[in-house]
Amino acid sequence: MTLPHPNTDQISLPIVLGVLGDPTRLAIVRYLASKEGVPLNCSQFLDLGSKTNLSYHLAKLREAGVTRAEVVGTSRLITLRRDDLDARFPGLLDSVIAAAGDDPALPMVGGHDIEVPA
Amino acid sequence: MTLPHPNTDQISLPIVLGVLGDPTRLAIVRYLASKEGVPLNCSQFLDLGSKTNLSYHLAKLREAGVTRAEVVGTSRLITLRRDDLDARFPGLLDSVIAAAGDDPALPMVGGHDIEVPA
DNA sequence: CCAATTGTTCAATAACTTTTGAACTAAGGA
DNA sequence: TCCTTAGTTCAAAAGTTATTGAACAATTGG
Repeated sequence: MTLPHPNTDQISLPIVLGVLGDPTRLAIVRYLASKEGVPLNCSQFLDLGSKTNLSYHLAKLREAGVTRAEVVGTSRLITLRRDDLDARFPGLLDSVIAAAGDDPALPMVGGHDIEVPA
Repeated sequence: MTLPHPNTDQISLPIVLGVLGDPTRLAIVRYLASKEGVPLNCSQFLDLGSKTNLSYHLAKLREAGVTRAEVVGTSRLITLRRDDLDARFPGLLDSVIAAAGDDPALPMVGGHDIEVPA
C-alpha cells in the first residue's frame, strides 16, 4: 500500500519546474512549506479545488518527486521532500518558496492572506 | 521595432517556472548563462530545433520575462534578464542554472558535452 | 534593384493537461 | 454489518502547448 515515488536521483529538473509552474500546485507547496514538519492530508487543501482535482495535482507533485505521500489508514500524509530536493537542486526549493511567499496572485489555502486572531 | 517585454514587477513566478519546465527552453537558458555578457542571436540555437520552433520558444522566454531581445538589423540579440530575475526572485535563476548545469538529459547547444580543443 | 540572411506569422495538427462527475476501493467506527 | 470518511480511477470534455511547413517582412550586401 505504498504509492510510487521517484528516488532522489530520478528527480528531473524540467519536470519539477513544470510541475511547480501551476498556481494550484505552487499554492500546495507553499502551504506545505509553511507547515513544515506537520504532515497534512489531502482534505486540508480543499480550498484549492475539488477532491478529484486535488488528487490529480497531488499525484503530479508526488510523481515529480516534490512531495511524499505516506498511506496511513484512509489518509495520505503529505510532506515536502525537502532533503531530497535540496540534495538534488541546492537552493531551488528555498528560492521558489521565498518567491511564492508573498505572491498575491497565488490561491490561498486559508482563503485569506494572514491569520488574524481576535 | 521593439518587441514586447513585461516589466520587472509583471514577471510571474508560475509563468517563469512553467516556461523553464521545458527541456528546450532550459537548454536555451543554460547556454545563455554560459555565455553571459555575450548577446546571442536565434540562429545560434538551431541545434535545439527548427527556426520556427525556436522563434516560438524564444518568444515564450521573452514574454515570461526570462530573456530580453533587442532588434539589431535582421537579428535579435538575446540576453538573460538576470538583474530583473534576481531582483524579483532572489536566488532562483542561480539555482536553476546550477541544477541544469550538469543535466545530461537536457539538449546541448554544441551537440556535445564539453568543448574539447585539440 | 536583386538576392540572401534573419527571423516572424499563420494555419493545421498532434499531443498533452486540466477539470469534471460518477463510480469505485479501503479503512474505521457505531 | 452498515455507514461514513478519505481518497482514487475512469472517461469525457475543454483547453493549452508544441511542432511543422509555407508564406511573409525587413535588413543587408552585391
